[in-house]
Amino acid sequence: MAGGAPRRQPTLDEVAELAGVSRSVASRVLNNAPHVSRAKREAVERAVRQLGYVRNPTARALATRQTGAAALVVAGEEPSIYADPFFAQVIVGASAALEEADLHLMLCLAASDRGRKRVEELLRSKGADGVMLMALREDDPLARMAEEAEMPVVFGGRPVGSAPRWYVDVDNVGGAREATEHLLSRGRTRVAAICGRLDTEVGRARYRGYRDAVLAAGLDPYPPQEGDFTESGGAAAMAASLAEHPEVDGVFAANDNMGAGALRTLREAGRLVPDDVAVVGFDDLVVAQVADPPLTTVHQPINAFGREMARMLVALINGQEPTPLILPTRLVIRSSS
Amino acid sequence: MAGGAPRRQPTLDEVAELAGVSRSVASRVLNNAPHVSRAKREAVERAVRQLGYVRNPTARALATRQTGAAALVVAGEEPSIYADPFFAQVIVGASAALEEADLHLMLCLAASDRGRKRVEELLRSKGADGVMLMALREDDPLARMAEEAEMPVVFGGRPVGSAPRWYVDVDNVGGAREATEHLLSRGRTRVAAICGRLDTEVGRARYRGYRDAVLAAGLDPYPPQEGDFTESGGAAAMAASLAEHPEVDGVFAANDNMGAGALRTLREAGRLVPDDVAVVGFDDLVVAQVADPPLTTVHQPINAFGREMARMLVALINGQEPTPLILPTRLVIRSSS
DNA sequence: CTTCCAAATGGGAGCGCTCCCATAGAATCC
DNA sequence: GGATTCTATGGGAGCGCTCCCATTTGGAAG
Repeated sequence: MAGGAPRRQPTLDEVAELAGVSRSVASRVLNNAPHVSRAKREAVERAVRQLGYVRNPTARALATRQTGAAALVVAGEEPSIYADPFFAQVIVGASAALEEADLHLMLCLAASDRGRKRVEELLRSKGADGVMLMALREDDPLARMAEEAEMPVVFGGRPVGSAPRWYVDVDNVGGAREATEHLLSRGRTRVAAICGRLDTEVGRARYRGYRDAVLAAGLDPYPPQEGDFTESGGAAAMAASLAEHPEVDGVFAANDNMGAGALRTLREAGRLVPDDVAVVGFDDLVVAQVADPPLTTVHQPINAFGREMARMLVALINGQEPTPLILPTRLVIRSSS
Repeated sequence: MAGGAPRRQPTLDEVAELAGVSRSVASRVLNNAPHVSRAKREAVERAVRQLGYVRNPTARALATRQTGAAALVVAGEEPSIYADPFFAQVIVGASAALEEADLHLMLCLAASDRGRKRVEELLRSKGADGVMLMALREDDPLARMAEEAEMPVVFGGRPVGSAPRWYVDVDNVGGAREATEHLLSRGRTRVAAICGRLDTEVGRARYRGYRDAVLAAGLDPYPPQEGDFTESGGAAAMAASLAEHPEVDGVFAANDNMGAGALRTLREAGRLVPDDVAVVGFDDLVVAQVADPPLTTVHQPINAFGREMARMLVALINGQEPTPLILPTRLVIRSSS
């Protein structure tokens, strides 16, 4: 947008001409292909420098039928998922891995109808070399479309009720189980669960883990108290839980935001944490650290989640056959339990 | 990637042939251009449906010299900037605005050298129709390269020491001033400042606002106590500040994370908030809400920040001449002051 | 000095689309 | 009724690159 001559970008032909070689040779040099004499290679490199030549990625894409980009589709509709640092960290991880493979990252937030339509078009038009799909809802049509698209697709987290061919997930069940076992090992016997949305696999899996642990201890699990993964949702769920089950002495919250909300409600209700009620969260975000008291939580490797998703996609694009991956979690004990 | 015939995508020629028209007519129909009879238009539409035709965006891009994508470049090197929900919200806002203009979002995290190189290439190869540039450091070469690129460029936040032609920014000075005035109006006279990195414009601007307010009240500003925008950085800065200036009765923290860190340090030091020391943050993130006590802070329209950046870019791409934009902030008073 | 093979080279046909332009027909105007 | 506009249509030349393939070249082998 600077002033100056509106000169066109130099093309490969011009580079070739200046270097006194054919376009083919110039192309080989740029692609680091063999069958080029040292002299001509250097001549081309000189011409490239002299003209300030940069290869036109679009033309290259058309000729090679590869776009050089991978898409990360986030299908969640509720804004809260984006407010969450989780989302950002995944992006960072994926971005780093794609960078290694020299792929660009296209980010598609398929919240609105229009957004979803664009994703569909992307899938069908092969507008990217591959797709990572996250935060799918139950029966999300995007899942089927992705499977049908003749394009590498990696799922981030499993869609509800189905295990796709390629996915990366966090061990939600195991993490929730460990968190709950931790509460039980602290002598708590009346542990309730504040769940995330139960129409997501994450929400279900974490409740399942909680349930498993409680059952294994020979106790009765509480029914899921559904929150929406937000701080206020957690606070409300905690209030409801307290009203119905005042005897509660432990709470497993399916994420840190809700855990923080639970802490707030407990404080307002005059219950001491962890003396009266112990609380455990999930995610290990900043929120957990700054909460009062600092929240015991389940750490998950969010950055690795994004990174591995991207690596799997790259492998797929390169014609390999990676295997699904489930990342481990780790309990981080703080003062809330 | 599903099984089935590995048939090629249908091309526009095939659509035209099936519809019994020329490629030109078919193209006009797809582009909603005039000079097409009703009959042929319908025939083409039918053929499109029958073949499941989707236009190849790469070929289109090559012919039109427009990629259909805009890039959002985040130049920050420290991971903390990404951990912050700020980043995610901006993306969401930008994404929504780009969606309206039917542009795809390419996200470039130019943290590593390699990342920066790719951005440079993107800029020079016109790999996108326009670029939004965020989180530039002092003397970041990316700024110059962007200005030189013959491509629409919008800055998110101003680079240190220069006002680019087109940018969107938050009124950091005004917000910081208001926050500090608020502390002063509460009767605090020894207000210190925990700043962000002073090699960023945000860090400087917020300190400037603080300074203005203190000077206007006829008091002496404290020197900047530099943090790194993280919770622990804030805690450390608070500790340092307390050691050097134990008389402090008010703290302006340049963001919420550092504000939360300051609260932690104060609690550990046995100072009561807000009784002994009042604290104000900046950003209005979840952290501010869950902090104990909840943090008074300066709310900024993060989503709008991203949205307006994208809108400005779209205007630029469409050949218009938008004017720079500075978004207002708003003080949110909670219990920490 | 031939024969043969591999490396080096350049020509040219795409990739799938847009868009300019020439042509033909239909409508409009003195 | 012929000149003048339109609108509709299709042909074809790109957009800038890759890559197959035919040709040339330089030795090594016989």
